[in-house]
Amino acid sequence: MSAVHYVEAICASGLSIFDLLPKESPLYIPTKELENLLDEGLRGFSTAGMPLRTRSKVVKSEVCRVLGYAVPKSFRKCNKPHARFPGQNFDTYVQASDNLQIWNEELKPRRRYVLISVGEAGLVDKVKVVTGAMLAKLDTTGALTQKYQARFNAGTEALELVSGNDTSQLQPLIGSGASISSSQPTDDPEKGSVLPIRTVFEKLSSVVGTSFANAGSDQERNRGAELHRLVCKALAYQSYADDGQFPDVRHQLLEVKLQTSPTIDLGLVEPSSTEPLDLNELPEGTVRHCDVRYAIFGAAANDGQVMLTSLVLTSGEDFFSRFPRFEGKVLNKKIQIPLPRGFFGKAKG
DNA sequence: GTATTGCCGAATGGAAAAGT
DNA sequence: ACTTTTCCATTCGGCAATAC
Repeated sequence: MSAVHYVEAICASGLSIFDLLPKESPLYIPTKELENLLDEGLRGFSTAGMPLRTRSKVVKSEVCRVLGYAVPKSFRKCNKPHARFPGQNFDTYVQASDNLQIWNEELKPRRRYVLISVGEAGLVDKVKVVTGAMLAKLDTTGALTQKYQARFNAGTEALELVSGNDTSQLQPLIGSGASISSSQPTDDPEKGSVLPIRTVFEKLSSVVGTSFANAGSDQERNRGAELHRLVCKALAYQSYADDGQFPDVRHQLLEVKLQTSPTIDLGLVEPSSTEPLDLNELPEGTVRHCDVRYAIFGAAANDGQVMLTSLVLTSGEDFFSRFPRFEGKVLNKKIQIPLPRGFFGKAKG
């Protein structure tokens, strides 16, 4: 029985991708045939210039056509415990790189994972279909990466100090910041090195209204680094340094965010958390995550420039009173599976 | 023995689709 | 219109392998 037979049968059945198939259904396409159909049907399909989510949707639509299904108005999310294509029990991932990421779900051993490789010109290269059981072998650590998110809105004031005072736990460290000129921004805080939140607010206020060159839409991290540099300068550090650790300006217990979109990505740390911050020099528990100060800069990107338009400064403790936490899943988790070299078989030719 | 490069695991982040 | 989840590229730190 040729693979095309399945497509004709699915088409004739009038079923949608969301309709579950009974056990042993003749419409259920075995994994190998599924791979053949999709590889032949999608190869050469162009996704050039599309944003990621758009690309994903357009490719899913094409998958429907290739398999003989009607293209649904939307591809439902949150339809756990089912796959995105429940009837055929598969998910699709369109990959230009080798980092396969699966959010908020375990690998399901019986589910199929349709992995679609796109090349440099945005054309589909190759489609591989594997089971969750096969992918599980590539997941060597089982580690989950997690992040919190919150909603950003700039508010009405260009300059807004949410927390008038630092948390009481921080008071022993607060001082005039005499050591700033001789310290690195990445050094641990010392007694007396940490400026009061009001002083930080005054010093950072001058940064609002300035702008810098936009490194480009695919260089987001560099934009954040430029703001980080401006912040270090405004706080009178001699140098700019960033070691990627939390918080950004560790010596001031200050986290800096650049917002040109409405989602604040908080990463691993929940600002209101009373977990201790890991510091070398001070006893554990001296500083907690909620004692850290957050400088959230609103910005607009246009004409190749990033213009800083607003600043909100808050303690971690007060963070969620100003920026609502995403309350859906609250904490999002993913596994990341590096696809091995040659996974798509391009190397062999 | 030291410096550089490569690799791997994991984290970070923007922003569009889907949901309400 | 507004909220939340999804999507996946990119980047970083740490370590191993290789070059000097």
